[in-house]
Amino acid sequence: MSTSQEDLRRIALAEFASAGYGATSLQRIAELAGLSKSSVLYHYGSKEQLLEAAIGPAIDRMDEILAPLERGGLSESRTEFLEEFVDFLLQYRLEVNMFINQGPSLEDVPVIDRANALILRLAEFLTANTASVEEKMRFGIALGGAAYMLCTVHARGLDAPPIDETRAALVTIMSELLTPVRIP
Amino acid sequence: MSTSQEDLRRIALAEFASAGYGATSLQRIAELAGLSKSSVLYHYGSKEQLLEAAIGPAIDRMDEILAPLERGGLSESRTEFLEEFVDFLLQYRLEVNMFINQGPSLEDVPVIDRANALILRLAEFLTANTASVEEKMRFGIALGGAAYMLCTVHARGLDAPPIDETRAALVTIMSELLTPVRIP
DNA sequence: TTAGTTTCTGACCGATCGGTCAGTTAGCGT
DNA sequence: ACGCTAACTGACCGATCGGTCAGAAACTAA
Repeated sequence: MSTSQEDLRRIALAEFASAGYGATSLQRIAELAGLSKSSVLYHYGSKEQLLEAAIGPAIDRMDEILAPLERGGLSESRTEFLEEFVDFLLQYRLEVNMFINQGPSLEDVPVIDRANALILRLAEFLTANTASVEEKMRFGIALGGAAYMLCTVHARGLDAPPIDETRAALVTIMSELLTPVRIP
Repeated sequence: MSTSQEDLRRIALAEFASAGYGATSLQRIAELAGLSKSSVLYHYGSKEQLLEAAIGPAIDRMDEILAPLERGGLSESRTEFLEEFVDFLLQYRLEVNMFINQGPSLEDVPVIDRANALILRLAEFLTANTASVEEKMRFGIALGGAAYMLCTVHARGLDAPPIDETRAALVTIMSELLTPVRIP
């Protein structure tokens, strides 16, 4: 269990997240790790397998956060969820951004399919679990992130609701957000 | 004023926004336009100049939306701003996403500097103009988008507040969002 | 020391990248 | 018909991409 494996994973994750998968070369990862490109491939076999090793744990983590909430709705632990959500975005430095900005060559990579499916689940979940105006307000910040992701999903051309419907939904939500709270 | 120039701009914008700048080849743009790679370069000179032509108008548009609000604060036209904001995100298909996911080769391109500066301005403006809890709620969705962008800016390693401060600010905002409104 | 295994590397491969250039095609005024 | 110009193309360039492979270097066990 040399440190090289773990260092490589960490370095690759940071680079993929910041510059994107297609824009990050194995040569650059190797230089940052103080190794040769051949050594990187020796440890992980291919660039795709390195990607799998780099972002797989992040997807697992988001699954852990999201799965129990989808089963039980949001009746409990709203605070914990949102804190965990933001922590996830910051801790993993939003490498979801990388999942989207993928090159044409990444269309059949399983881990990318998992990531895209997760983003859709997350956006739909956040949108579906804001019934009342008060809920919408409380989840405004999460909704904003979800809206951002939805837009990105649309830009990527993934399977998602028509853009007109998304726009209408966002405008409706925003209209309610802009209406001052009326306490009966 | 042949249609080729405008078609190329539109196609390039869509491809850059969906697949990212580094992952989009001139060959692919040429194929989508029904031209040869040489013709694309004949019209725009280089890939960078094509990028400039593709996203320049989008940056100008966001400047038009943001500039008057920065001068006059948010005392008026909150509704219009948020509607325009969402419209912008959807209309231009969030190609800001592309500004971030740039390769190392794009660090000195002026239009990219403009785009990055715009994202920072937008995030700071949205964060600064939510003083009260009610304001925070109303702008929750916009804040969410801003938070997402801030995270991405951090991931890109651009000049931004330390990530710990950003995290603390987000948690504070969320704590207030999660506190039910008390009407005195 | 010696043998065996793991780790690492440089040289090389085919493919593709952005970009250049000579030359062909097409459109238009005369 | 002609010539001029703008639009377009295929061939080619050096560089870099992900990936392969034979072999050197380093470490361990005896």
